[in-house]
Amino acid sequence: MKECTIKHNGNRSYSCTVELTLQVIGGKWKPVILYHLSRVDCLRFGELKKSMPNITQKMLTQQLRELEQNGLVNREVYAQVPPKVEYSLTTFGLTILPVLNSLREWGDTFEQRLESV
Amino acid sequence: MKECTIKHNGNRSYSCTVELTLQVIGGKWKPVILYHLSRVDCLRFGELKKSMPNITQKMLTQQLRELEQNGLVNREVYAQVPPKVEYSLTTFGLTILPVLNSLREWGDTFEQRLESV
DNA sequence: CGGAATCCTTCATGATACTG
DNA sequence: CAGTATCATGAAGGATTCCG
Repeated sequence: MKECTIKHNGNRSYSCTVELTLQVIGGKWKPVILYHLSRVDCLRFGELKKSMPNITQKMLTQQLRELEQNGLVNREVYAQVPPKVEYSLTTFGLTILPVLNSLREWGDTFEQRLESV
Repeated sequence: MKECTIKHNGNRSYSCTVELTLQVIGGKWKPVILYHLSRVDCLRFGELKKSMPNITQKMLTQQLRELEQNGLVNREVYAQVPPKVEYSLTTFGLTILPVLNSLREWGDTFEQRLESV
């Protein structure tokens, strides 16, 4: 048993790097966004929105901005009218996929336990 | 690109099992609780609380109850005065540890990126 | 089309006091 | 010692409107 020290990094604070990871990929939408981006080269904003019918425009924009700031997602703006913006995973963003798989596999097992009751 | 369907399981809803996992181990305290429980055979409530100086009694109780309901944590009450309650990981609870390690390792890498700026 | 801005609701978390 | 109960607060998420 040891005391927890709390690290501060910019405006972020966490007591272990597990929490740090959860801050980057956690929340209601980020895992799904990353999942969709992982299945294709890139997606336009509208395409991403269509594949997540329940997300609001505000949340999608906000979550994409955070993923971009953390270096997982690339945002490419085409200078044209009407606007066209494409999102894709960065090289670093690809490294989160095994982690998501790990989460998904455990979730599958847990789901089976739920349904076997 | 495919539409998301939303699954409902009891009072829980999720569009993929990644979210399901995050519902079980996410939040501000659960990863840390699981970490501490993984380092020893079992811990009394007070010991756990001492190792997490910033958690309130209410949150610790609440999070432990949820982990217990989801089958990750075992709660053993000794019929004595003053009360003694010991918490430990269940066999199923042990299966979450590789997932937490995966999260921690990625978090370590991400932390290095943060600090190399 | 892909946003930004504003306001509002809900939920997670916290502070405090009390108890068998 | 290991809780419960109650009230308060802040952050996350959502609805709506407007814009280049």
